[in-house]
Amino acid sequence: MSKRGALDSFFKPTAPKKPKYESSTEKTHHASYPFSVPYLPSPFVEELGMCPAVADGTSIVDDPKYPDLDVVIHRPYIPSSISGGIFEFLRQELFFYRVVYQITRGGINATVNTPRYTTVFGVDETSRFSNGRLLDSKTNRPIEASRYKCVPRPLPACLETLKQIVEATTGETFNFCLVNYYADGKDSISYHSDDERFLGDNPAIASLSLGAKRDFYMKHKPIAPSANAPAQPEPKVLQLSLGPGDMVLMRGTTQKNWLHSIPKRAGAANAVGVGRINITFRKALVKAGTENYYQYNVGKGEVFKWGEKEGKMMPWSEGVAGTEAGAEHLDAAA
DNA sequence: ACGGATAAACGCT
DNA sequence: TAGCGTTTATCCG
Repeated sequence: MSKRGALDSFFKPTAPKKPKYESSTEKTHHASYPFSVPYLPSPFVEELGMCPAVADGTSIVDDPKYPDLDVVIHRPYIPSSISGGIFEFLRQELFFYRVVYQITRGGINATVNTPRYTTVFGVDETSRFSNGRLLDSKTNRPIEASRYKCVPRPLPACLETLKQIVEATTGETFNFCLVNYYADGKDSISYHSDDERFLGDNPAIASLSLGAKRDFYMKHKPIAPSANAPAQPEPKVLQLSLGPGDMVLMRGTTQKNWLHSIPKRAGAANAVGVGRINITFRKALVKAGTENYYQYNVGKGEVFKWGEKEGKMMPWSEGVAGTEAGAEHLDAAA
């Protein structure tokens, strides 16, 4: 029991707030986290047990209209009864970053402001977490201190839960979880491939969408004109609209041959406050993957946390009150 | 892999 | 449906 006296109790404004979702009191703590992260509420976990199998998704593979593409699309994957609640939960409970970094383009330095909020958890295959400590995957001994310049973070239990569900569905295994928050239609990611060497040759990447619906475009990489077959027409763009609970599994030769993007969008449907969370699971094979992901998804910048009152991501710092302000409608089963 | 410039496409009246 | 403001796609530094 608390040591609170009568006076304190008297001045305490009101009875305890009603929780927005039945949150467990259990949280994942780790020295690398700015604050601890609650477990996924158990009603969500139970419902997630009934997610579809890969076979239930729509496959696009060996399709002459989309050469070299290999994707499976589930619309939705997470049932609509809980996708809204899981979105609210993650937006509220995770910490995010707005990474700024320097690149050299055309010989000159440029500053890039990542146009979305990001956060990342995981470590490549050369290491694994055991009770929050990093061990060498082969020897099971603690890793040497010099192994990483960054500080790898274990997945919090709530994301570990989602990872396990997605692994069971896809038959893949993952060791990284990247989370993006697109606050509105101005947040985006331009065309790119997840074709880094550290993911291996034909990486499988599972991508979960939560919250606002956004366009997701995929287009074939430019086909190099060769001597005997000049100027091929590019295959047409595959335009998907990803809504809450949808999942896209990209695998095989997809990353080698295709680009994907979440383009900027104007209009009321993408107004401020209409946020989307994207969670991708992937497997980094070597150290370079760990360094890369922490550099570009955590960086050195300030921490952001969802401000319920403000309705947007707010700078967070240790000991600053106000981040507990509660929403009411979180078990919004719709 | 960003964002400003620009041209093309869209969509409302 | 021409006209025009808005949105989108592409180029490029």
